[in-house]
Amino acid sequence: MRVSAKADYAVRATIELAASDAAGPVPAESLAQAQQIPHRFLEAILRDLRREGIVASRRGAGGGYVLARPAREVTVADIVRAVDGPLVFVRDERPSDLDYEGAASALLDVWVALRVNVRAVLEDVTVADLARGTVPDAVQELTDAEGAWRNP
Amino acid sequence: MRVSAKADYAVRATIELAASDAAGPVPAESLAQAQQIPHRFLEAILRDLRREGIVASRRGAGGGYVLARPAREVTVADIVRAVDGPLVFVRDERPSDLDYEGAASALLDVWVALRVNVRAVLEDVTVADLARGTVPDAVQELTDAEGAWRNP
DNA sequence: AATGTACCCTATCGTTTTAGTAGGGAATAG
DNA sequence: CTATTCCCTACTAAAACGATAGGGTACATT
Repeated sequence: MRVSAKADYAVRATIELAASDAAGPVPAESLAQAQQIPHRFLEAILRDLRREGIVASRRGAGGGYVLARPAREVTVADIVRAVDGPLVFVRDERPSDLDYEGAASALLDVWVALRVNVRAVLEDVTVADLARGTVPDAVQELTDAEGAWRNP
Repeated sequence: MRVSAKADYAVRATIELAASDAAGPVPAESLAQAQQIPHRFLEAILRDLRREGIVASRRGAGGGYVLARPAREVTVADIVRAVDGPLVFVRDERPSDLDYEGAASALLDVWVALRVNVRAVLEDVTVADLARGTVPDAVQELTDAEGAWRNP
């Protein structure tokens, strides 16, 4: 259950975009420096985000990237899906495409429930929240839970 | 956010073990056939489970594997951790080891909340539940939610 | 003691994914 | 016309993934 560097970078760059107070587009290079992301790698990521309609770009001098929709309408889930595909998959299949035999049949419910709970977090948090430095109350409550920050 | 084949196989084999009505140990070969898992690969997985104290083994004729603790004390999270390490990690680090700068600082809360919600499912379901063909009520409620089985 | 069963350990292997890098082309502002 | 900035394709090194192979070790039965 790993979150890839690509997904992490993509979210950070998008937050940076949303938080930017520049009137016009922000160049990839600025985003890269602000978030310590390799510049060329970030450009590849931004291209994915553009294909998915999350950012828009403008070329040439004074060009760069802007959000393609209001920050409050872009969720972390949207970004992760844009760069990494489905949020949760088991052996390269979506949970609901799986098919278990014999004693393991109830396992399907576990993976589906897992996906529900993953969505509950990632689809609830928007880039507007993060740019403001907050998360929705429901998510905040999760991080306040006993042991949330404990490691193993 | 992928669940590896290894983790999936490990859980299925453990369920099969718990559901087995054999008095003694069950050979890896039987588990492999029951769940359609490549035999040699499964042996490697069972070795991981043994190292983590989830199963115990006996060699020789009449040998095989048994659960090392009662099925109700083995969670899916235990099994996934035994074969794949930490449940959730971001760029090879545990969420609570991350450190974000600037505008992205609230992102840390997102990954921590994600982990809380992943744990809520995987630490709640035991092998005893699954062998019986059920999941705990709290997990069942998640799978009953609107859209839980819908794909994208 | 011999035999067959079954786990145990190390190594290897082909493919895919991950995390980047490189080169050069195309648009745009000034 | 020139500097800037995005755009597209290709490439690569290293790791992870999903296994497989060979040979060793323990145990029960005969």
